[in-house]
Amino acid sequence: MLQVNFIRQYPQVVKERLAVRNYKNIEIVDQILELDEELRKLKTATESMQASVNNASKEIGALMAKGDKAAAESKKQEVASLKTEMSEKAEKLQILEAEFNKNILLLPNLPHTSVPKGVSAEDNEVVREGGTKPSLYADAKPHWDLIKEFDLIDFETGAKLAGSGFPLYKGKGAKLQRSLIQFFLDYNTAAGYTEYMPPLMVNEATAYGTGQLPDKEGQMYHITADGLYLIPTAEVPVTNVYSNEILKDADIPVKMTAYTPCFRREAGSFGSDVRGLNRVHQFDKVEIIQMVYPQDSYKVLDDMVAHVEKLLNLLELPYRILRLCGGDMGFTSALTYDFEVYSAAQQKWLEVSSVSNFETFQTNRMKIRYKDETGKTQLLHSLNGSSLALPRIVAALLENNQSEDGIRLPKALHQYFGDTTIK
RNA sequence: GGAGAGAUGGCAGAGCGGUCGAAUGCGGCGGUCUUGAAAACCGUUGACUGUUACAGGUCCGGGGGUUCGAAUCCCUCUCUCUCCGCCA
Repeated sequence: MLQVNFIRQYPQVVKERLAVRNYKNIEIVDQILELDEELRKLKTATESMQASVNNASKEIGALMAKGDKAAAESKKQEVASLKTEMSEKAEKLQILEAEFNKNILLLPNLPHTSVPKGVSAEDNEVVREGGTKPSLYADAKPHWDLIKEFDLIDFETGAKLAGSGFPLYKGKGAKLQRSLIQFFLDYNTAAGYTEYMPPLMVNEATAYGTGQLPDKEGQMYHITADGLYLIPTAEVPVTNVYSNEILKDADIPVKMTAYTPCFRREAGSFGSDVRGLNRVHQFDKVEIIQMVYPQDSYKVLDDMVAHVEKLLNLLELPYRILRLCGGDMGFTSALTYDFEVYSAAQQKWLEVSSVSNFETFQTNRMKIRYKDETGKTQLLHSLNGSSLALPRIVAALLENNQSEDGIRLPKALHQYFGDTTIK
């Protein structure tokens, strides 16, 4: 959520920055400002009336104590008439407030100045590429064929149990998942991230905190009987750990990591994009999250990008890093770098991580704060990234490393998997 | 699922209709003393909103009500704890 103060002070900047996102509903900024002004006027008026009521009540108390009943009664009359006047204003205030809140929740974050203007994934900037693309033999297989051949995942039975997009991992396929998760977590904790295992369902307030609501209502599984949502990413429960808190300097920066399954309804996808592991309803992901001082956040973003990049190097996968354009960026982000790995048989780039700085957009909703040198309360900046999402990593590992002897695994995984090759 | 108890400032814990943003203790911060530290003593220490500033307003789990006036009374929701049942 944007800070009202900022919108009030720099409405033009807000509009310009939103335009970078290709945001259509720019008029809403002016509506918000009008509402804000009206709201504040009304508030001042009701508050000064409340002040007189409070005063009168005190006087009544004093009069009663003195035993001057008549004077007390006439004061009461006075208060009563003030209160009827106030109740009208209070009602209007409530309506305006609801309207204001609804509107300000609809505004996405302002893109950082380095974000390229653009409307879709076509306009993203390639920052750099790394690793080496393998040269595969002519009849190299896509991962869905390899999965069958080595009996790693049973998609049909998964579909029988839950529906399409719910893979049933088995044998070495299941063990590979476990190996990757453990490798990622070990790598993250070695870099100073504290490991968490959060609830996989969250309530509405938590989903609002990180910005999944109201923006992505339809993309989460909703347990209506209990008012809970299945998490689409560990970001949701883990970032909310510190909601409504003022952190001490000693706790900053906060560095957290968590493995969780992630659940996404992903309505509306079709075709080869959803083949095999390319897009599923339930997948495994290890997330990293930081909460830092505002002045450090872009340096930390670079650190997190470097952290994920090194992980991809350890996995020996060819990758590229994109700076997302305004139109392709998530609702809550100010700057996002996407990581894609090259899956050689499909000859496709697959997104495996998204590392973002949210600045104060999330912390403003969650009220995650610290005290600056002058003792003033300020919002921290929050950041997160995947390190990493598993399915597409598995797809690329299988496709890129297929050979006559089986699937060769990168050295980093050998100790976790207990073997060098999937045979 | 059944029965009961409770939710107050960073923590512990008092207050049960006005003088309560809230006693007291611990913790934190500043100071005196000390070569330094500890102890002791003194002072200070919630958040949000808002004004040029001062004032003002809101907050004692959430929401609603009674009252001139609510942390205190009533209703409701949520959560926590204890006991019973069920259970990995």
